[in-house]
Amino acid sequence: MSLRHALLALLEAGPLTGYQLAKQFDRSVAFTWHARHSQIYTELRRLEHDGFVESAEAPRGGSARAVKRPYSLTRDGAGELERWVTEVEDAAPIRDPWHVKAQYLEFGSYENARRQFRAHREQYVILRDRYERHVEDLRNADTALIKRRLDKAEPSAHRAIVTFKVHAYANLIARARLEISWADEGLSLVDSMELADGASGDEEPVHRPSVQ
Amino acid sequence: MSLRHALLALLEAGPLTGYQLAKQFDRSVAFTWHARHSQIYTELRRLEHDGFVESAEAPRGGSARAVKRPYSLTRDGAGELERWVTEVEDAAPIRDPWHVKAQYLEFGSYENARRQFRAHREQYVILRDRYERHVEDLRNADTALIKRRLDKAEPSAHRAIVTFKVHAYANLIARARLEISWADEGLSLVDSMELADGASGDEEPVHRPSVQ
DNA sequence: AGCTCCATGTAAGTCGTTACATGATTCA
DNA sequence: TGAATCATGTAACGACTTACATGGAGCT
Repeated sequence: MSLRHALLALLEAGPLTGYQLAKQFDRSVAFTWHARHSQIYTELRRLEHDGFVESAEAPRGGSARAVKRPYSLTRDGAGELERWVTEVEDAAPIRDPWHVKAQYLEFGSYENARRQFRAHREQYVILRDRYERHVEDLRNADTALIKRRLDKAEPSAHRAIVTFKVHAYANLIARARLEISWADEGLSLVDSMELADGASGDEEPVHRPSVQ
Repeated sequence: MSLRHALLALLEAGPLTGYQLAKQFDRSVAFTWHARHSQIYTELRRLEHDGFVESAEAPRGGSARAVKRPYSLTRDGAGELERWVTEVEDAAPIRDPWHVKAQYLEFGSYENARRQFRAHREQYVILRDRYERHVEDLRNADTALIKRRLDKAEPSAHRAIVTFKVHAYANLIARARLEISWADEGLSLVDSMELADGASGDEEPVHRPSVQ
């Protein structure tokens, strides 16, 4: 149920159409919660049905034929947001395809294990850089979203609004760094195992999966 | 699609019934991939339909009425396992309810933020301890599963089998520690913000979510 | 006789993905 | 005139959850 609340949180900064919301989403919440545009549109309709947001039909462009639909938060939606933030969540069920595979790399060659660790490393280098850029923007209050939020909020709340977000991203950055150095350790681990085994560079599985 | 491959990997160590599989699962793969028993049963049927495992009906207990169904890996299943381990996965879509909330803690009171960080901390203390116990068992080859796997594999592969698993869990432990110290940082962050704001101990939201 | 564990599922529903479908506006 | 972007969705399917359903075996 995080999608709904993420959307409510975005709308708390002011009305947005589904499309704008989806784009804002990709630039902020998507770092912690991935969602497709199609899902955002359907969730918005559900939120409207539940009374947490309301929408209007607005003209788009000069001619009157094209239409867009700005959504805004209702009083109930604001209440739901407040309730949600007070609620303590259960630990999220862990579901990590890469770590499942990492447990069973012996079914492939050492060279394959290296490929896997390198790919993992590259993915997290990209994420780390993206997070770092974003946290920089947050610190400088330099995104459309954070500007809208600060504009709307009492100045006394500005520090908290920025600080909580920066702290959340600090965690993501630290996590990305962890994955990178862990992948590096994996790489040297593979090297040392291969050396100890006397094998070298071939593509034979370390332990070929077999029946029975 | 990690569930299927996790099940295949478990069966590579030898035949197991759905129930045994579910229990082994909870004690190993579940640390990286959560699944309910009901889902495991249905996935096993699907794997059988796809030809990756096969099952037999075996009597259970003395009387012949009760039945259990041991599954075993087929040649195709072993091949699929080998293919899977060679395949490089895309980065998993991020979906983390807690970090979504952590970005918006200003909608609650400072005291609430503390509650949230404390709950987060406690969850990861439990996980850390669980991982640490498990990695100890792995290192000592002291779980039913790892014993079966080592029994079956060539001695030359033993080191790799254990090392890859231990390394995977080392990552989970490091991650849990990260979350714990991050929660601690969060707690002192809240204290210092509250102090700077002159507020103290009440349950007023730092920035009450509002409409428009 | 009653409890715990072994054992195997089904059914309904939610959440999310993938692919499709359509068309207007804006700018070069 | 054509490409990029704005804009809003639907349909089918797959993965996962929750709740239900049943009953034997083994032990005290």
